[in-house]
Amino acid sequence: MSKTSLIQDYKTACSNCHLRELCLPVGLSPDDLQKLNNIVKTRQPVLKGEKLFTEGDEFNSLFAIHTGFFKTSITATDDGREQVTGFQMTGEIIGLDGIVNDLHTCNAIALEDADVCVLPFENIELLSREFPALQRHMHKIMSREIVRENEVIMLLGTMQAEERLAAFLLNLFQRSHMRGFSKSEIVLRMSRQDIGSYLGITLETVSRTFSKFCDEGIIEIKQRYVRIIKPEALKEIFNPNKSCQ
Amino acid sequence: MSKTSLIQDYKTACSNCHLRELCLPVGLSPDDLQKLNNIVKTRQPVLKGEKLFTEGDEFNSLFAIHTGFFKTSITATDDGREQVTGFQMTGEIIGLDGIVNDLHTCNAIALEDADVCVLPFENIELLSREFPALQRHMHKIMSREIVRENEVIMLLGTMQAEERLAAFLLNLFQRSHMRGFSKSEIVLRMSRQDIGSYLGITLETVSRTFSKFCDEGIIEIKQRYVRIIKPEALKEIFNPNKSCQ
DNA sequence: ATACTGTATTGATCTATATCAGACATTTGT
DNA sequence: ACAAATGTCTGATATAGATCAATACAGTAT
Repeated sequence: MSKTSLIQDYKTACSNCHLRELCLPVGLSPDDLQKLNNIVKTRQPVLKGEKLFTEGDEFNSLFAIHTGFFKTSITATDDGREQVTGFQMTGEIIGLDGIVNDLHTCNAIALEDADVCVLPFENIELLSREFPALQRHMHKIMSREIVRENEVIMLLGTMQAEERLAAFLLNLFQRSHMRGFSKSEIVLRMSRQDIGSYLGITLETVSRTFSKFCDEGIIEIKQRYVRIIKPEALKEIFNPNKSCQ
Repeated sequence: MSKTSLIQDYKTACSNCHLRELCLPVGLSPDDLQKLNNIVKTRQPVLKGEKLFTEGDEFNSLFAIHTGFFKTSITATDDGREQVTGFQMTGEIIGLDGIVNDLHTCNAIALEDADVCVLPFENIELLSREFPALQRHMHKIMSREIVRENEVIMLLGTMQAEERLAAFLLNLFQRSHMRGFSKSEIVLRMSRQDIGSYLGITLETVSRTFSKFCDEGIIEIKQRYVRIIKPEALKEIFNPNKSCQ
């Protein structure tokens, strides 16, 4: 039985959204916020496993994740090789890749039932011309994505499997903690396959490395549940012995 | 004897720049172009080997490459591992990484004597509010960088050494050709070390793979001079046997 | 409870690429 | 013109992680 999402559009308000300190409204005055409410047209549900957009889709809007968890990926033109390019959580903006050619160049897939705010890009541009704070914030969001991708490139270009996985865990926990969740416990939303694709290693290596961290008492892991026992040890793996040089 | 760049600022004009179809002025009306001239404050020379900016530098301006060739890189915090994140040629904009935290997060190093147009970011934002075409173009430039980095992530995450090098050559020749240079001949500006860092492989593997392509009659290579003999063969390596699936 | 399906773990083996090392080529400085 | 420094090429060997394969586990349906 395949679930399909209800096309269920309802009014939203940034001004009293619990994510306003993480999402698009950052730094806007109450007045500006009121105007922002008007550009966020609708809230759209996306069920687990569904695609919010796919490579080749026409680009019209950015999306702010209100609830849920997404992965973005691109697929090789020839064979179907998938490369996961990122995992996105609440308050994050997805779809920036679509601006340059008015076409999406990646896939965004919900890893749990989700809700996104639809931000028509025309409206964002219009309002950005009016509000310097929003303009600045949009530029920062795009720049942040560029910097994030630089870090992924660094990870894939220079790091060993253990370093990659340590970096991945630290990043995930940090972002999760910023959203008010536990600093030490998480339930992963993505499969070992997804993690491996993101980190440029196989799912077997992901599994083995998790087990190794577990044997060393750094983490506790049971399937998708992860608890960090020694965060310093993870940081040490990620940033090895700087004291020795 | 270490050469240092002359601080030599001279007036420039986008409106009669030979790069106006590649660079910031794309899509601007003659009127808008006139205004753009006023935000491009100065032209700044950067000698081969010099840094235009470094990780940690304060961010004030974007830079448009007028002449010359750059690499951008980031270095691991602990040891000095360098990861080359891109190679930039004339007409391209660098410094976008600095917007998010008003600090540059990468290094931009000239690989040959260069000249950049300094674009104070405050002015760009001011003018973007006035000219929708410039605003749209800035958004596209940032989005294009996000898409480019996605492709690098794909390359590093899923491709073999031969595929990476084929992709690298095709991309470099294509961009060079767009600037009016030969479709089949190039003199590389970067070392084997730089190429290897960019592609996540060692310089030895770069060298060996070049030699292999040469033995197979796909390219001719003598140190930094490269001629492509069979472009289709390179495309085939980059996009292997789609006909077989 | 039992079978079924997708996901995760663990082990044995293989391989692409790293590492180490030496020869050669090119550029730079004197 | 020569020496030194830097960059490139090629060979021999080592290794991190891939691949292949079998088992175990969790969630859902029968």
